[in-house]
Amino acid sequence: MEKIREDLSSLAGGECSLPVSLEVIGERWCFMILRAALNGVGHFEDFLSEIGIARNILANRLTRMVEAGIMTRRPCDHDKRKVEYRLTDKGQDLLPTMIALRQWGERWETGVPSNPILCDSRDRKPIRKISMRAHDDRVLEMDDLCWIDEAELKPASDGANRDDMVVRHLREIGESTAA
Amino acid sequence: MEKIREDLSSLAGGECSLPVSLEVIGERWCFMILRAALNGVGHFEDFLSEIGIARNILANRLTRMVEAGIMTRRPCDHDKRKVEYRLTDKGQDLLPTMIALRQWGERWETGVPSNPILCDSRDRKPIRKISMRAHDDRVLEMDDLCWIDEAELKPASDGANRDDMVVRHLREIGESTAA
DNA sequence: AGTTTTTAGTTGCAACTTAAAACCTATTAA
DNA sequence: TTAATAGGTTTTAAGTTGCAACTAAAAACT
Repeated sequence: MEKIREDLSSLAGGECSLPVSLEVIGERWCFMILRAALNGVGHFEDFLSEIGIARNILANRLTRMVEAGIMTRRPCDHDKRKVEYRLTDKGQDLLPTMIALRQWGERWETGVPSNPILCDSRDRKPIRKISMRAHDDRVLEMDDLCWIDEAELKPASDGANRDDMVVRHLREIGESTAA
Repeated sequence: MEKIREDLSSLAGGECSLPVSLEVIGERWCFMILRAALNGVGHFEDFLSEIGIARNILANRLTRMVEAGIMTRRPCDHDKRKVEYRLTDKGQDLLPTMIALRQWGERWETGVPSNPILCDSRDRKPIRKISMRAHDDRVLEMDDLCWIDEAELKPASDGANRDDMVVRHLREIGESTAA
């Protein structure tokens, strides 16, 4: 990677959302719960047997994830003992992160593709490796990247241009569920 | 998402690499250490002041990450008190996961793009949102996905075809650093 | 040379978190 | 009406975290 920045201080500050993300989803078991939920698990006892987690911890995590807006909790109509946990859009939007982490494990830990294989339901072919893309969809490696300050994102001294790019970036960030 | 599978049992088994990944990189602070390392931090005291982590925990995590092959540890030549921690290729390959998590936080937690913004150094424009791609690069949403058993990946009864696709998938998974 | 400072740790201890098992309460099924 | 199920809570032991103080080796200062 190109020399990124001499001044690292702004990374420590509140500018980066990684610490915030980790606070919500970085706890032990959260990703496992998420994976089960993505696979259609929705009831307490099913999470319990699917993942090897303790009852009290599961109860605690589900409560927190509901509080964080990642899941919803709804008592079932037909059987009022049961509760249905479902992923919100916010929760579903963690799928790329989860897949990226899983693919990393395939490459560097297990060495084999996880089975079953995640596929495009249109042509039933495996999805590609999750990667970073340039604006024009070129795949980017680490050395192709640099960090640029938001204020500096205007290439010339053209104010409108900078705003365009920031706005565009914001739209990009928010495009996941809207399709 | 299309109904994925009725039989969830194989998820619990050793087939999915997510639990393995989490064992290596899922502990508290690991991603923060990784982020610092990606930004060029390489010395113990710098990690310490960059992240708000305790000395003993940092020492523990760095040891584990070195053991896991995510980082290397090398005493410096010019000042033998100092130690240089560097990311391996395996460590660098966690970048897409980290970026995906950060983008999720931007969208759902902070609501604003993190500053500085990660850009393509060729055209200095922000990178795209990390997303899942079909084989032909179409962006896939959750509903476009399905899990298919490896054995089932041959669409017709053509053995060579199936092998092609698995091999291709393996190549995909391993294409990150090799470019 | 001797003292101080810097770097990268280790150790000890209190506070907190996790895990396993037993318990509880409201429903539903037999 | 008794038993079983679902989704928790409580209790207690074991493990982890975080802070502060300590150490050891190398470098810098006087």
